[in-house]
Amino acid sequence: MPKSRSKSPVRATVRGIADAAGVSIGSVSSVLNNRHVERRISPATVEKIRAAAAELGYLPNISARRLRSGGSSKNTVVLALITSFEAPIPLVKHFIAALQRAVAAGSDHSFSLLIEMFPAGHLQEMPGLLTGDHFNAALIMNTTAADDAFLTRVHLPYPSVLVNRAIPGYASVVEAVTTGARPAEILFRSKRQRLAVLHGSPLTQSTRARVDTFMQRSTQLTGSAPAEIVAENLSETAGYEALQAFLERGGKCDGLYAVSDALALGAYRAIKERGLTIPADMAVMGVGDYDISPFFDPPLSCVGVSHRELAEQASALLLQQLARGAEPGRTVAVPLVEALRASSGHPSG
Amino acid sequence: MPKSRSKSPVRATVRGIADAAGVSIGSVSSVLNNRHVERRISPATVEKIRAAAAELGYLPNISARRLRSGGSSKNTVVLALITSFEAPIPLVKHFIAALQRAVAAGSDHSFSLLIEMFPAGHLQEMPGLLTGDHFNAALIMNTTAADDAFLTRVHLPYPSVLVNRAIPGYASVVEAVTTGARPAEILFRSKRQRLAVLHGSPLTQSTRARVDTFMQRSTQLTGSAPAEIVAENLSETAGYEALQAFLERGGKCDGLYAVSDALALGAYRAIKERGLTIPADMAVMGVGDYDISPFFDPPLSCVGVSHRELAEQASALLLQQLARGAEPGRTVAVPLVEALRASSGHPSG
DNA sequence: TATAGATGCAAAATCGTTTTTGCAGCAAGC
DNA sequence: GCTTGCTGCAAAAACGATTTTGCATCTATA
Repeated sequence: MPKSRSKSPVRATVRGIADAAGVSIGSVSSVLNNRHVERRISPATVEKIRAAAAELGYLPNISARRLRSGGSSKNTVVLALITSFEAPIPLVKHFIAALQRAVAAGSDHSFSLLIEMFPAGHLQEMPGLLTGDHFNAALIMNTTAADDAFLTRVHLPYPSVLVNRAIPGYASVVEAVTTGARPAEILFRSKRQRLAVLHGSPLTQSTRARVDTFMQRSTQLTGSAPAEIVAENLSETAGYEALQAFLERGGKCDGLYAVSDALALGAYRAIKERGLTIPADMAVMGVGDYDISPFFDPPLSCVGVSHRELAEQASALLLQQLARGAEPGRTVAVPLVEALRASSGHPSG
Repeated sequence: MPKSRSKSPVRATVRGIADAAGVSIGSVSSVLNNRHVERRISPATVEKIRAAAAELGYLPNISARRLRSGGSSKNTVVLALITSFEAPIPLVKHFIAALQRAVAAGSDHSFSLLIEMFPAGHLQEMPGLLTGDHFNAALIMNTTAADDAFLTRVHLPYPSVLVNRAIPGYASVVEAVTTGARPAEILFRSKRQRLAVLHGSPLTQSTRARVDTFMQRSTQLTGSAPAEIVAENLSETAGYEALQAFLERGGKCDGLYAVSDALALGAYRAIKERGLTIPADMAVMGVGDYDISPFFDPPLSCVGVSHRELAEQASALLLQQLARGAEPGRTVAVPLVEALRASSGHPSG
């Protein structure tokens, strides 16, 4: 008689199946892994076990499996990429790729990459975040102000790196804080006087910095504050609608700074539909180094960090922390790159 | 005296630390989790343990942790998104989002999402793929022909769904196989006679189907085979260079079908630089439902599956398999959607 | 009719961790 | 001098799975 423990609700574990079928857990495991031939389990028993497993809807516990038959993957380090659902798409992809590259290059451990997404503002409800039960280290991005406030209060019991957020006690990788100043200078140098900034809502720490520094520097240079055009979110459509509304209500502007490329693309359409020409009537500056910027018509001038660089640095920082143990909250600033193209009146390239 | 087992290389586990510090594993665990106050560990012992842990470079084994202190996350089902590094960006993001949505809607389990990337053609080297050690179910996408051949030979011991690949024995979600026929018809109906198709290299199962059906239908309609323009990969730049080369060597074409939106965007630039007008001189058709297509100048006409729909269906199919146990390789075809815009001479919308 | 081998399965060991329990040793109070 | 209570830690139990070991029972051979 196999030893059984009668728990009232039979759970879908090997023990549950074993109890249901009246056999031992060893036999169940053998059958479930199709080892029943070499383990000499009789056809009748195989059938009983299969029936019980199907009946209970058995799903193996991956943690238990890895723990036991880990082999080389026993030392597996779990890296998490934590981001809100609202994340800009290309960034996430860069980070996945960068982590995988860094990991492939490194070390004696094997790594696996976990994606955890949370609704913006609800980071604190993420299971395992505070206990460290789910991963060995985390890259955290696209947090809202509420999430940042939460992170300020707590201490994460594992290495972590924030992307584009500076919070005391955390290591982070950020774009230069004056990202907005350069576009102001570039637009001013190409003789624009009535500047405007187009951004989404709500503002994150880093887009707020872009907007603020753009406003400051613009005011310094032109003597008057730029118009602030607020889109509903970060999509092309939102950018289109916001700029269309601005132009329709008589807004004037000959130099536009859009804080994301999707917003810029939407703005292009509104500008052209209005019969205006880029850059003659309105120069446009964007952010970042998206693949598609050079293919805008006309090609979009950008100032921003290289996403690839940002991702590389963040991954490297994370793996360093993992290797050397906790390094005190180090902040790495990723330098800006400029690509001046036709949209700001420069020779296209 | 704490019980110790002398293994020659002291591994970085609680036992290793315990041996190194001359204490029991329970004490080590308490200190590592900052429970030493309530567990009444003396400061001297705490220090010894911390030193040993730092010395050994301890990293907790996540599987063991989850197994032990699983609580609500004990029943966690691990879903894997398996894709080659070369995957189109937006698709990956759609799948992540769709899985998360499906999971949030569902059931008594909690899920976690694992991303596994493999170099194109090397799927078979992925650890855990054949043993089922790493996940409970998998969504597999962006495989090459070599990967498909491998999948044909093996049987995966867990539910899985292929995206845009039909392989006997597997459940899959695919776009309609005649995706290429519609663009041919649309171009022909807008009076184009010299058609061409622009695609990347190497061809996957689904892009091959697009190209083939486009060629067939075009030949039927126009009486001659379309030109085949091959780009080096799927990037904007590759599309630009390929089309530029085609035009420079005197290639003629008044109706172009580009099998990805990035290729189409690159093609736009080559066409415009050549002094040609879209759609007057050359009509252009793209694939899919990328957010940016309506914002091309002129807006790009597309025929393809909705990525969101594709992702939804695949996630749903996967979770169904998980719930109901193995359903025989069911293939779901996702219907085509058409967005006819100015690039094919239709009124923009 | 002993005996050797095959058959079918239960029991135990193990993976790395956390938590609970138990138990010495010591100080304080009567 | 004897209980009482605290301190500090070791030992054991548990999480869910896989693999190894061992032991009855049957079958075939001499």
